[in-house]
Parts: sequence; C-alpha cells; structure tokens
Amino acid sequence: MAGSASGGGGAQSSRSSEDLRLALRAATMYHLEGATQAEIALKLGVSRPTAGRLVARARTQGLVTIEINVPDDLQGTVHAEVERELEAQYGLTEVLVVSDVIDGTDSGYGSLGRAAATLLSRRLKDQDVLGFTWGPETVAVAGSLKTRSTKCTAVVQLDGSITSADYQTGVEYTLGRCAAYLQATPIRLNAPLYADQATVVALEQDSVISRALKAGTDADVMMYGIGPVSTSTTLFEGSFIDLEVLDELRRLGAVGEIGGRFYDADGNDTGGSLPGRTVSVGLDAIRACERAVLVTGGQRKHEALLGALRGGLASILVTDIESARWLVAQAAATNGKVAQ
Amino acid sequence: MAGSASGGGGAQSSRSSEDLRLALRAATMYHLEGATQAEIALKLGVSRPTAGRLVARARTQGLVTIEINVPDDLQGTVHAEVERELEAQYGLTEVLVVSDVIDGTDSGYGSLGRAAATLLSRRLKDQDVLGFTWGPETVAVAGSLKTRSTKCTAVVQLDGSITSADYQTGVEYTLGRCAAYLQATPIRLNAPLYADQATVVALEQDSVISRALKAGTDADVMMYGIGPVSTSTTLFEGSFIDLEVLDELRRLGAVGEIGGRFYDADGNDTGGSLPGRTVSVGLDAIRACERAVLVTGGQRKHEALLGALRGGLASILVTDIESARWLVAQAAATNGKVAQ
DNA sequence: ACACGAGCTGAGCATATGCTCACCCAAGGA
DNA sequence: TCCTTGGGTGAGCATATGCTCAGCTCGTGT
Repeated sequence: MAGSASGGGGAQSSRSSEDLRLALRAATMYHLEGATQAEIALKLGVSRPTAGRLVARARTQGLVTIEINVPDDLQGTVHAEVERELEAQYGLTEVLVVSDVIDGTDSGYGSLGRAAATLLSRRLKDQDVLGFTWGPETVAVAGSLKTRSTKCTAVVQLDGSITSADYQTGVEYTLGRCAAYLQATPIRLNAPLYADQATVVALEQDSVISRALKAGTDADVMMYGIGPVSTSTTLFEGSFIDLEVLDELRRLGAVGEIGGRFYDADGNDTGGSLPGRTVSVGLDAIRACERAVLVTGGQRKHEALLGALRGGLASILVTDIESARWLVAQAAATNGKVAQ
Repeated sequence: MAGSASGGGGAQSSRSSEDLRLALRAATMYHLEGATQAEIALKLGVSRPTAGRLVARARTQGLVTIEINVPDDLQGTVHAEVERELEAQYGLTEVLVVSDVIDGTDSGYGSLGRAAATLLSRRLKDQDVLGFTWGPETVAVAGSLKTRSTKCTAVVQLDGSITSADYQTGVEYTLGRCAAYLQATPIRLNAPLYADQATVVALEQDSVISRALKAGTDADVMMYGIGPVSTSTTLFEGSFIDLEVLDELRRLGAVGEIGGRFYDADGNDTGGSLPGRTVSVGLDAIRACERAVLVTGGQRKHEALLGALRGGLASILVTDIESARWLVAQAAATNGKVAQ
C-alpha cells in the first residue's frame, strides 16, 4: 500500500531540457554544495537513484568541469605532466621528477636522494626486504633517510663491491645507514663485483654469499643507480674493466650497466665474457621486481637510462627534469613505440 | 606477523611539499581518471584511508576546481543563478524560472503552465492529494499535463467557484483534466467563493462541503495562482467584490489574494469583513503545506507575489524571469531581510 | 485498434567512501 | 635524560554510492 509502483515517466513537455536543468541543479548541489544524493533527491522530489543518475548525466554530458591546479608555491617544483607522460610511455608505476639538474659529479645527487628517500619510505612496508646496488645515487638516498618511522625486515646488497676505498665506504655507508634508519637486518654480499670465472663459481657456491644473492634476488624492493658505458666511469677508471672488455661491450651494443651487468639499447643483457665473471643479481631479477626503484640523473647517463627503461628494468623512476624531458622526447621520436 | 603496526610517519625531507605532490596526484587519479581510492592507495603505496585523506586534502587546499557549465543550447533558457538566489532569499524549496515574459492577458500563461506541469509531475507521488485554486495559472498547468505517468490519489478544489461562465469552466477544466491525467479522484467544492456570513456558516456545516474543505486543508500538494488588489481583476469586474470592500482591503494593506483570501505585504490575512464571507481553505493551510506550488507571473502581480513570498505562502515558485529579477531586487533593497 | 520494442523507473544489494577510535612517533620542555 | 604534547596513522564500522534487475509506460508498426 505504502509503496506501490508509481510508474515510469514518459516524455514531458520539454523533457530533455527539463532533465538537463535538473542535472545541472543536482550537479551543483553535489559538487559545489557538498550535498549527498539522498539530500538532492529529497529536495528535488525524485528518488535517490534518479538523483544519482542526474549527477552522473551531468558529468557525462560535460556539464561538470574538474580541474587540478598546481598552486603557485609548487609551480616549477612539481612536474606532474612529465611524470605522467613518462609513466605512460615506459609503463612505469611511478615517476618522480626533481627540479634540480644533476651535474656530472657524484656529489650532485642531493635532491635526487632526498626525493628518492621520501619515496622509498612510502613504498617500503615493514615486512619488506630492500635490495640496493652500490653507487653514488644510492649513497645519496641512504644519506637522506631522515626518520625511523619506516621499518623493513632486511637490507641486502645486490652486487659485489670493488676495492676502491671510496666505494667500499659507499657500500658500508648505504648498508649501515639503511639498516639503522629502517631498523632492518643488514645483509652483506661480501665478495668482489668482478673476478675470474672459477672464483665466481666458487663464490656463488659459498653458503653465505649464495644466501645473500638469493635474498637480493627475492628482494621486495630494489633501489639502484646506473652506469654509462664510458671510459670515465668508476669501473673503468679503477681498472675493474679494461679497454678490451670495454671494446667488447661496445661491440655488443652496451649502453648502460646495473650492478656490474651491462645491457643494450633494448635493456637486454649484452652477454659476452663479463657476465660469467660478475657477482651480482642478474638483470632478470631486477626486471622481475615489482618495486624496482631506479634513481639516476644527469646527461652522462641519458642513453643508459633510456635503455634501462626500454628493457623494463625499472618500475619506479626518480630522475631530474632535464633527463625526464629528454626521455619524453626520445619516446616521441620513436613514435611511442616502447620495448616491453 | 603479517600486519604488525607499521608506525606513523614523521617529517620527511620536504614533507609538506611531498604531501602536496601526492595529494595532487591522488586528486588527478580520483577526479580525472576515475580511479577509486583503493586503486590510488595501491598505486601510490599508501593505505586506503591515507589515499582518501590525500584526495580530501587536495580539495581542502584548493587544488581541485569544480565548475558547472551551462551548455550553449541552454544559455538564456536556464536561470539557475536567479533561481538559487530566490530560494535563498525567500526560504523556498525550489524556484523554477521560465524565460518567456508573461504579458497581462490570462491566456499568456502557456510557458509557465508547461514548466509547472513538469514540476508538478515530479513533485507528486501516487499517494498524494493535490489541491488547487481556480484561476488562469492553474488552468494553464492543467492544460499542460501531458502523460498519465504521474498518479495521485485525489484532486480537490481549494476554493469555491464564481458564477462567471469562463471561470466556472476553468474550475471544471482544471479539476477534470487533473483527475484524468493524474488518475485521481476529483473532489468538487461545490459552493460559491463569496456569500453572506450565514450562508457560509451553513455551507461549512454541510457534510460534503466540509469534507472537501478538509481534504483541501490537508492536501499534500497545493497549486495556485494569485490575484492582485486592483479594479481590473476578475473578482472585481465580475462584481464579486464591490468598491466598498476593495476600499476596505486597501485600507487594511492588502496586496494580493489567494483563493479569495487577501493578505498584506507581510503575507498576513488582512481580516476585515471578507474572510467570514469566504468559502476556501485559509491562508494558514497554505502556509502549512510543505509543497505549496505558487504559479504566477507578469508585472501586474509583482506586489502580490512579493507579499506571498514574504508571508511564507509558498514553498515552490514557478514564475517568469522578469518577475524573478524584480523579486531579487526587492530582497536586495530590504537588505536581505525576509519575513518568516 | 492492438501488440511489440525501447527507455525510464524504483528496489535491493555489492562496493566505495568518510568517520571515529586508539596507537605510535617526533618535537619541545623540565 | 625523561616526560608531555601534537600530529599522523591504520583498523573497523556507519554511511553513501553505483549497479543489476524486474516492471511499467510510451512510441511504432501492422
């Protein structure tokens, strides 16, 4: 008795005009005045679902315009557009672009590190294992960790270290600082990055080292920088790679390196003699990681960065605005074609 | 083990900036891309409530601009602003303004009637009783009822009729057409609008008439026009009111009339000799009705309209744009002070 | 004139959202 | 150094929203 079917509605005198008028009104109340659809329904004398339909129709028909405005004090600081474009072009989960341009020096990763540290705090959950490669970028990230509010289970090296004093320090610094600030167990990969093949085989059979490598391979989150293929890299300058190997890498089309492993413009491992002599998780492990955070910037590393992204070697990218714009231009140049 | 407390977050390197950046991003995903907060949370690596907070913060801090745009084909047809202003100024539930200007003639209520008919269809529920006063406005509304999609229980006259042939027809027309199109029982108030006091008392004791009056008083929805206080009204021209009474009404400050009952600039019944000689529901019954739909327009009736609104004699108004603008100006002139 | 298809409606439910709570961390003062 | 104070967080629930369904009306074809 109370609620018998009241019947549907047919065409009124100026039906669609009246409907649009109502949609306009409903949308105004909903979006501008914060009314609920039930309130709108009550006020307009229609049923609750109809009020919802009116609001929906207003959006469908373009009566509602929603804009996201960057406030003035963030203008020039936030690069949302470029970030979204990169995410789309390279299939990334998140891109974070900082305004500072990275110069060629290793000490210039400050702003990159700060940004990446904040991002890392957000991405890390307390049951996670964090892996990292050594390098100036990750040192900067570790140095910018500020609070103990983020926890994780363990921090593990993804690659062996080299005997250069500076970088040995870098590894220790990164591992120690991450462990401290993330209240995590540090897992050391106590081995050289490169050795002769027999040594590498032996090392990989060592229980401690294999355990570290396994932990690194299975890490929930990975954080790493990249190296270019050039004579002015630590690997070459420290004589860890000689001219012969460099020539081989170039012949094989290497454009960049992660954890001592080189890849070509499509992000594939270049092969050759080096992989068998390298102690680090493979590129496939990085590719398989769902939260692979690549932190790098600067013109020197553009080609290496492009190759890594094309090869799916990162899911999250933290870089500088100049590199970001360059990447966008590259993707546009190849007509949006992105290697998977 | 799985979900131990992960701790709160403290101030990161550039916390508020990073937060704003995230809020920006969350708002973009939510409003522009239609993502749910859960999806945002997943993508950004935060908890679901936090994603919601980010979206909320973006609105709070003015990062989100929402506009309602009237499409071109409704420009000049829809008067949303004036309508909302009138609602606010006079405490009305809904105001509907039509673009056509109402001329002085009784046949000029076409567009008003069409608009009111559509509105009435929306406001009427099938268990409702609809009351109406006779008059050109309600004739126009009844004439514009188009479909049988709206039902209601009964349609009842709110005031007695007068013996002018035209208006007798008007009453019958309105009652019959409403009853037919609304699939409702017609309830006739078969009595003169004005009579001498003894007759009125007798009529009000008649069971059929008292039942009709009661039904009218309790009507869920009322629809009525208004009359001005002037020698050029049907009531005066038809000699239902003589000059003496008109003078009395003017002395008492009458500005308008609904159902044969006159009110002053504040919408109060003017009293005098007429009320005791009138067969119709009182102004209080109209004031008490939650869906009292006043349909009128034209310059002749401006003062009457203003008084009715000031006196709370309507909750829903259908009028023309000229009258609407005049009313807005009047409310502005009295500094927004509105009689309750 | 009658029957059929299209479109709209309200009811009911699955999902998404906003809110309250207690907890934990970081900063400031004795 | 410890303690207080304020801000921010996730869990759980009440509410709001969107969706699917069946029923009814109107327009069209025979």
